[in-house]
Amino acid sequence: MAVASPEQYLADLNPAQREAVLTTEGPLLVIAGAGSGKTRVLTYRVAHLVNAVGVKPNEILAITFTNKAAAEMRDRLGLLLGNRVRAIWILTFHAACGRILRREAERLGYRSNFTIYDSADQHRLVKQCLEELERDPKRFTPRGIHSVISRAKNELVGPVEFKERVASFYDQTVADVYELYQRRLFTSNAVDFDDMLYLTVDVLQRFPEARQRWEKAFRYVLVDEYQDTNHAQYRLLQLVAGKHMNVCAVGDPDQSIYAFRGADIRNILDFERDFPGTRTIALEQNYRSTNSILRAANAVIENNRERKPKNLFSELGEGEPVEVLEVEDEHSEARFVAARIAALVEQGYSADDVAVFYRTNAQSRVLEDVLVRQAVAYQVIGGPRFYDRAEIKDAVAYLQALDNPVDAVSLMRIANRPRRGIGDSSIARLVAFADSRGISLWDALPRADEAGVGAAPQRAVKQFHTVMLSLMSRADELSVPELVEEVLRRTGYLGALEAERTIEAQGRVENLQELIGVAQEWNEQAQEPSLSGFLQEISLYSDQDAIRGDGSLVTLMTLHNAKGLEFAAVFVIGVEEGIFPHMRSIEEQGIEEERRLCYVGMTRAKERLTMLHASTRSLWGSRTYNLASRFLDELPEVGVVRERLSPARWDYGRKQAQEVPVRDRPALSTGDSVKHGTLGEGVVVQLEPGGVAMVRFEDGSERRLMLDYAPLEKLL
DNA sequence: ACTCATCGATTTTTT
DNA sequence: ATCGATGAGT
Repeated sequence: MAVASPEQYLADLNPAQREAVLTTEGPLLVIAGAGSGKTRVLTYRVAHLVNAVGVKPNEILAITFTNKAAAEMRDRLGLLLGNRVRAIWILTFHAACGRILRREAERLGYRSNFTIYDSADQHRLVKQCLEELERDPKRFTPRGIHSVISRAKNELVGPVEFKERVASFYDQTVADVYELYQRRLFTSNAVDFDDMLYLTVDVLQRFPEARQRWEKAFRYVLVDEYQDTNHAQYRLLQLVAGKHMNVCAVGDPDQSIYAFRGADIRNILDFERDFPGTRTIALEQNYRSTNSILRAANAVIENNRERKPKNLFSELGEGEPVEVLEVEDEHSEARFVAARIAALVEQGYSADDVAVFYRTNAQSRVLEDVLVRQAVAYQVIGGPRFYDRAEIKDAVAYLQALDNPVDAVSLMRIANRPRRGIGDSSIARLVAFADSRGISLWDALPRADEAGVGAAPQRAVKQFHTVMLSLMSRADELSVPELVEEVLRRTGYLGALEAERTIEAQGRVENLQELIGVAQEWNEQAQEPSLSGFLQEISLYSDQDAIRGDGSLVTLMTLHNAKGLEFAAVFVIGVEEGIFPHMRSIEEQGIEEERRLCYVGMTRAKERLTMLHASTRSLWGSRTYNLASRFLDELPEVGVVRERLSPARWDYGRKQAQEVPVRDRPALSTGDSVKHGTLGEGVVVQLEPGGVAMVRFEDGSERRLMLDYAPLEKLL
């Protein structure tokens, strides 16, 4: 078992880091500049608490924002503490709240097996409430209404208080929807993501016994990325750490980029005021980037007015200058980046060392086309997610309905999936009937006749009800993975997919098999496997890091997704006024956050940083002419080279352009088997105009390929 | 109940 | 340009 001694790990730290680890008592604010070894401080601090201070692992609560960050911290701590990490609460805000709420839900009238609604469920429910209240859907979009409700919850404003504060006609509608929405959640024994925080704060505030239990439980609390906390999270922290006041917040105000989703930068700026007696430590030595890169990033961020001064320094030498390049349009931009990546790889960089960042997802499109054409293997981070796929959501909705039958949103989702002849009108009748009798939708099912459902659908409803009942009775005896299989078979879901006999359906079947695999894995490692437990865990799980292609891939992602990562070589594309900073943020006074986003992007680079802007690009079907971003004007003279690339130099950095030679376009039709030079064998799923084919490969990935360029061979 | 056409919006995202 | 949602038509 690996157990580090204090001498060992303290020697790895610089004086500021060491102080942050050793200051265990009282509130502590660690301002951790980019690349300053923040994760190291956090993990060593926890290890120190356990090893040297003698704190019990289960008295420590370490909070992160993402599951990925939590998993990473757990891994790193495992190296220092061995199996004692298992007892430490290393969780996301939502997972921690989930665990607290499961214990306390009954005080609020919820049962502990509550269902967690994700954003799609929330959206559906808001829409349903709007329809019920008969508001003009043109004026009141579910999306808009929901975002106001969500913001209110993040500010800990409940439906009643919201109603009192209504200041406009629009808000009046929001207030009505909010109230109904919350009532619907409650009767479905369901909570949304925002409720997890809101209700946890609520229960801790209203029930002193609950508060005492939890504030006693956590002697030491640590929060990562504190600059991204919203008001509810801030309040939660106060409640949970209120007794011992051993709160350690780690963050960097310069990397606050989530104000748009409720993060309140004042939380970190006012930490010292909110937690009296705070010790503040700044980590300013950067261990990641060269001085050229750091100087450039510092120069940009210095232009923010609402900011505490800070100066990062590095001992990694001057390095290569930062490049600022102007190109003709988005196509030359993409070609340049592709050519340069190839050149870097020739120089010995691995493709995983390289990343391309952009402000909006739409910008990846052109780049992907070129990368495919030039046979550069890449991965895009932030595409559609496993748990958001329709078939996965259906399967999970089945499980949720079995576990918590009063969950109306899940029930409505699966009622006609696979198609069994229960149409929208039948559902509407059942819902109306349930409402009028004050019973749940589930209890209305056996009374479809009373609800006025037609004869044929009535039989379908009855059969659906019977299947669900029989699955429920099996739910206890079967393990979760077995239950998933049983559900898919008995409901005819799998059968319907198989009957489709299409490539897409086959892909869905594979995804469902993967879900069973996830359930199996979970079943083996869970301490007390139960259906509720499984559901609560996967409701809070996203697979950001789950899909890791083997082989060496260049990474493409938005600047937001880049936070917390590092790459030897970074390209930032589209650094233009209107794109980055984005038009919307210029209009809405969000420049400082955009500048922080720029700072985040730049500080991801270890050795090479290249920022590009195009003189012209097509946007929404028409041509636009953009000036270079103001952020580029803010760069220093020293350590930065600027160049305008003429079209003739697209192949810059390579002896010769190495485009795959154009050859005859293979005559393909949907369903043909093909072989790709690097991606392996696959099947043509769809042909698009312009000589583009969508191909699904053996590993399950789908790619859009240009037939003129892709090294595709038709298999007979 | 399903397909096709039209309209509209279109930053960023985790849980 | 393009995706998604909505509404009309088969």
